Amino acid sequence: MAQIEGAEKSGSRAEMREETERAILDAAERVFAEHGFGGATMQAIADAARLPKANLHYYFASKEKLYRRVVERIFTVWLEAAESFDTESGPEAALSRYISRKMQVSREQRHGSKVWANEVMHGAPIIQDYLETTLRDWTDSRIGVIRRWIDQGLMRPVDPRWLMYMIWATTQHYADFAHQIETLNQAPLSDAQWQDATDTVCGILLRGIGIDPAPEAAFKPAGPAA
Amino acid sequence: MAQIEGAEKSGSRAEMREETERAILDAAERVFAEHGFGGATMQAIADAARLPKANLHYYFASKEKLYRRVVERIFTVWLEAAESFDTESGPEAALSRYISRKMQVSREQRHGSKVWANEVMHGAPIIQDYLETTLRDWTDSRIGVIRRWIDQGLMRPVDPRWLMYMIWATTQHYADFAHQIETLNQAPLSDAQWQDATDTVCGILLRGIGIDPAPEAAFKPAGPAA
DNA sequence: AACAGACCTGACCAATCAGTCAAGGTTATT
DNA sequence: AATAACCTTGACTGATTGGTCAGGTCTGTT
Repeated sequence: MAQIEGAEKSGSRAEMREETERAILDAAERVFAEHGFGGATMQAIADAARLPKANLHYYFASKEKLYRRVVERIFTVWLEAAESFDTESGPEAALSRYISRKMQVSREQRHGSKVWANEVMHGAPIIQDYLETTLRDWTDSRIGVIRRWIDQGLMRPVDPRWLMYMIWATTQHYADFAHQIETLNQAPLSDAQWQDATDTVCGILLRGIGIDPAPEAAFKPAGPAA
Repeated sequence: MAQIEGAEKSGSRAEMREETERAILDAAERVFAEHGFGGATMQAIADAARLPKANLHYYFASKEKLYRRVVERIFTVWLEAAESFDTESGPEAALSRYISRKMQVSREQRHGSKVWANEVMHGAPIIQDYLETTLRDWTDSRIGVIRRWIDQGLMRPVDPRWLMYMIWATTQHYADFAHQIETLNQAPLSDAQWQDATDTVCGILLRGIGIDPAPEAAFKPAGPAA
């Protein structure tokens, strides 16, 4: 009687399980982003996932464990979006590409960004360990890269931490404060507006650290790669 | 038997009422910032204000009304911090001073900033009207000022909105993500670090819009005014 | 076909929470 | 001193929530 929804056809047991878990995580991400951990109810998540509430507890033992999985998933995306940071050689290409990808994540993973922001804002009660290990290591490594650029005279000397925070803040703002931006804009941002915002952020940040960006500096999604 | 706490001595009825209300608002701000609207309980707020819960409901009819008052209070501070924005004549002085004040608010009103961020992130269910009226008007007016600066050739032409969002994002990040910053820093930021972060933000943003800042551009709290 | 194990779910708790209330205390006014 | 208005509070309540569970269904295996 169930199983009518178009989503899950058939597949191996393991595949279906994975699909259901992903559906629940997607639903949970939306609900947690909209209402916060305390404001979200398992019933609302169940409704969003089109499952009876008891079924949720079959896949995820508790609300907190479900939440943890959601936050962990975001965290991964969030770090991966930065991977291109150190595949480029100089600050101009590396930073403009990193910023562009983070802006893209803000546009496409709005809910995830919000859940992450929420978690950190409330003191990271669930994922504090991630902050102290993975994030710290990652950050230290990128700080080292920036420091080397400075030593090589490729950019103005600024404390790399403040620069990183500026990039994080500016790009994530477009996800976390999307509602405010859209209210002021009287509409969601268009493709052109996203591109313009990205170009402006890149331009200001690069010039701000003493790099006069080439016209094509702000990475465009479908541009020539190599 | 109550009234032992050092806070409220005696005063006129109206004075004491105001004092109690402020104490409740302060406590509510902390609790809402830490747990979000849904996660905060009236009992926790009452405890933080050192009052029995029933007393809260004597001063504030409902949790939602109390929350609204908290958000409104923040909103006011947040706009006032920007007032100096248009008391200066050129972009260099105006922006660097605005940024410095916003950084200061982030440091001193961390809880308030978080509550505001929370509210907007969840779609501004309580103060949507403020966004559409007061904030929009305020923003439009500042955008006009920036546009005039651009027309006068005082700064590089960038869409004023993206610039405003950059300033908001960067400065508020130090409040909303204070926990993350402090974790990475292994300690709260020192006075010197706050000053350095402020200088860096000012420097990058000003240079980013084509202004080579004078050494004293980043406004220092106790610096010579006129 | 028969069996086992995975999956599903309606109905049900115990706990928690926002909000109420009635009774008692305090202060200002006359 | 009497009165009225304001303030305080412990005890209570109805509603909601996270989580449980027994009994059912479906799927793959022998």
